Amino acid sequence: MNQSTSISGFPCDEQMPYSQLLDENQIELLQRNSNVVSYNKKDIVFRQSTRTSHIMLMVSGLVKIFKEGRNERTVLLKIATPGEYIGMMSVMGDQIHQYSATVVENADICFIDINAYRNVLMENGKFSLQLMNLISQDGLFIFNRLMNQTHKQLPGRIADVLLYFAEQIYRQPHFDFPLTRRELAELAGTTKESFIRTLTEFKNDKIIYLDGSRVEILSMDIVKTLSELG
Amino acid sequence: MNQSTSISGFPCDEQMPYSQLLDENQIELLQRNSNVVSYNKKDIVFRQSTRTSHIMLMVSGLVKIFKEGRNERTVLLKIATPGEYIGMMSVMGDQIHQYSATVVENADICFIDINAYRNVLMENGKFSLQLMNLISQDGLFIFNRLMNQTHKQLPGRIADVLLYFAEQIYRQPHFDFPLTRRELAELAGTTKESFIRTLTEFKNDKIIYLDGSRVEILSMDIVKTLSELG
DNA sequence: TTATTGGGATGATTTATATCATCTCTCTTT
DNA sequence: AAAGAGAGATGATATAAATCATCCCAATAA
Repeated sequence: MNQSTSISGFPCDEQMPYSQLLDENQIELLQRNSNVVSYNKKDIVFRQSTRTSHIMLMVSGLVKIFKEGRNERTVLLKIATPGEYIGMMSVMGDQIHQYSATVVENADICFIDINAYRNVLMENGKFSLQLMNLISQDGLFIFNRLMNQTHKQLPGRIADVLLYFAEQIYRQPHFDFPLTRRELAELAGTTKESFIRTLTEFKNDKIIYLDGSRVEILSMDIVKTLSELG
Repeated sequence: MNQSTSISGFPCDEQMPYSQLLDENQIELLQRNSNVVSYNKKDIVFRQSTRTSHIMLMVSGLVKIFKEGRNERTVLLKIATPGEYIGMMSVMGDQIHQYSATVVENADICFIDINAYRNVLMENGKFSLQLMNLISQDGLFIFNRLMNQTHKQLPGRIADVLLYFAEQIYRQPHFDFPLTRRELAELAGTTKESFIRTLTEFKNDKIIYLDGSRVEILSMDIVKTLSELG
């Protein structure tokens, strides 16, 4: 499927959250049952409606998680960053991927056999509880993003996207959008045209500096206010 | 807070999912640390932004779970039925309730001390895995509902609400709405007026029979088609 | 080299749905 | 019994944002 992938035996517990709670045997079991796969930009990691058989953990790069709708509509749910599990809710839920994932920036992803991982969860209660916490947090996060998409109007939604990159992804007020305008619009729950228009307004109002994919948030206060007012 | 509550030592493992995976000691531990509280219609079970200290399990009745927005906007996420945990994602997530819950139909709710419950999770891997599955399923469910609210237009959203009651809550094509039109609108992600209008259209088109809160789905096929077409 | 395709950008137009305004009817409340 | 108060219903109007239509520009293909 992904001709550009390469496989190695590279261990991936460095990026695994709470791996310090695992004992030697558990780490070894996971290592024997996992492998890192390298993906190139635009590669598909998994498609919605396919079965899951592995836990996937981001080691490096960026991956976009999105839902494909019937009428060409796609909704971009989140950008996964290193140290994040992707598709965890589906693996733990009904074993069918509820969304798709493709690579935004060349990524290494650790694939862990679901049964090995399950065994570790079964015998390590602390680790298990922490994972539950992670799943819940992730659920609440996506849930909030969707709430915003549904119940804010455009300026608020665009502000949310700016804050998302500035605070969650890059952790600084200036960055380059790693996505096209169309994808950004999907992240904001709107159309390409409306996204561009609103962003241009922000630029004209000197709320942001904007040149191509380069963005600098000039007034974080205003962006936050816009986000809060909806 | 709820003057109408009454407390008893009633056990609640009958309604608890996967309680058959628990051993005697675990059941006893949970029983010693839980109690059933009875609520009347309109009682508040918990408010968004408050801290959680207990696992809550629906024993009987109906409870609505909703998010309160700044500008008076509230979004109704789901109706919880017996056998369901409520607020689980928040308890397992950041310990702060992310939404509010009030009683729709007189309800008994089992409160279980979070630490006792955690202990059971820690020592019972199978139970723990099943709970993870439940949390994930619940996440995916709310997630799908919100997706529908965001990315379908009115007829599809109203059809979703009809299907929700017919399939998930009452499991039959005729039922009485347990909510006001305003609340139903919040469940569909629209306004009271738009909800009423669309529902009236369904009635005129003989898709449903409608009289006050009484509903009968006359053409399940059409309702499903409307839901799917969005 | 010249076409072709896709992203970005803007203006004009349309449309779905929210908002506003009433009106009735049924409960409470006093 | 009178008077609110809230739910349901429906028409008129407003509006945010989608859609449609171009145009430019850069990258890729022929």
